[in-house]
Amino acid sequence: MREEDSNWFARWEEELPSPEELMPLSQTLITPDLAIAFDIRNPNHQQRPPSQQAPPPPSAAAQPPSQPTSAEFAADSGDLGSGAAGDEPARTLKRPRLVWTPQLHKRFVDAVAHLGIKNAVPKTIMQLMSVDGLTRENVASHLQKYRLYLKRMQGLSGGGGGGAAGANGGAGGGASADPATDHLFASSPVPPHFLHPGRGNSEHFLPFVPVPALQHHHQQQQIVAAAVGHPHLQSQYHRQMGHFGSSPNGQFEHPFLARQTQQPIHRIGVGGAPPVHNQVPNSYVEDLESANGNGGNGGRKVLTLFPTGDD
DNA sequence: GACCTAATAT
DNA sequence: TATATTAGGT
Repeated sequence: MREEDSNWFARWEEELPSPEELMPLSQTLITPDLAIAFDIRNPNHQQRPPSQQAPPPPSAAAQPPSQPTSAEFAADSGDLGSGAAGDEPARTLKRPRLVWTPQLHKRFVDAVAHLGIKNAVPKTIMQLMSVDGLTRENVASHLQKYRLYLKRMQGLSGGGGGGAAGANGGAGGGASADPATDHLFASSPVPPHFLHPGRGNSEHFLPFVPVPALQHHHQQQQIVAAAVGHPHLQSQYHRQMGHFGSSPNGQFEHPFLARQTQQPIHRIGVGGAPPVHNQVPNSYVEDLESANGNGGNGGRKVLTLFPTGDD
């Protein structure tokens, strides 16, 4: 169905969050106070291409919440002070595991859809997603699982009706592939052509959408995806090409409002750092071993940056 | 080196 | 359980 395809193509970007909607995701994870308290430096100071002027340092005092300066990384588990990783905390540090929230996954799906299955390889996807801190491995791992999911979906898609857009919350239906396992994948609609790769004229409706062309606006935004050990080690390239288009229709709402955690962070007691009891933006939630599903869970620390709830 | 799949580890 | 990592191959 060409119509459907072009329809999809015409609408794909509508589903993308507009910059404004993206904002909550790109809010800095560390309040200025926190940053100061822990001597965390703004990644804006990273090395950048020679033609770029380093932006002025943020007035550490008061940052209007409406100005999503740049995304930051949250500090990692508590071994900041102890040389668990050795004196050279550098390269061998382990990042906290990434949590694929529905929002993040949606971005992933959008990227894959945008690229077309053909070009959707980890590296490309990663770049397209332009999520700060996201690694190729992260994407590769997720992609692997996602492919398996798609395969299963195809399998039970069967020849019949072909109504692939189930998208239900799991219980009840019974047509789900593996309801127990992939809630995440079910949270984002699977583009139609994902499921029907072969037949007919399937190849790429996206001849070549030069995404970078959208860079006109100097409005750069980053989304923090992962919590990384030592923020200042973050030498990620400064990725951008954040927003793809404008969408009058916001699917993104305010994912965080519901997640009000009055729990201030309680860790990282680095050398008598002042207890920052500031009103932390509810844009991130820290989940320390909140998964208690099974016994025998070692001290697993996970940073949940995006709401894990539905969207 | 990037990629893929499967298996295994955390 | 969800991710990460590794192995072995293209």
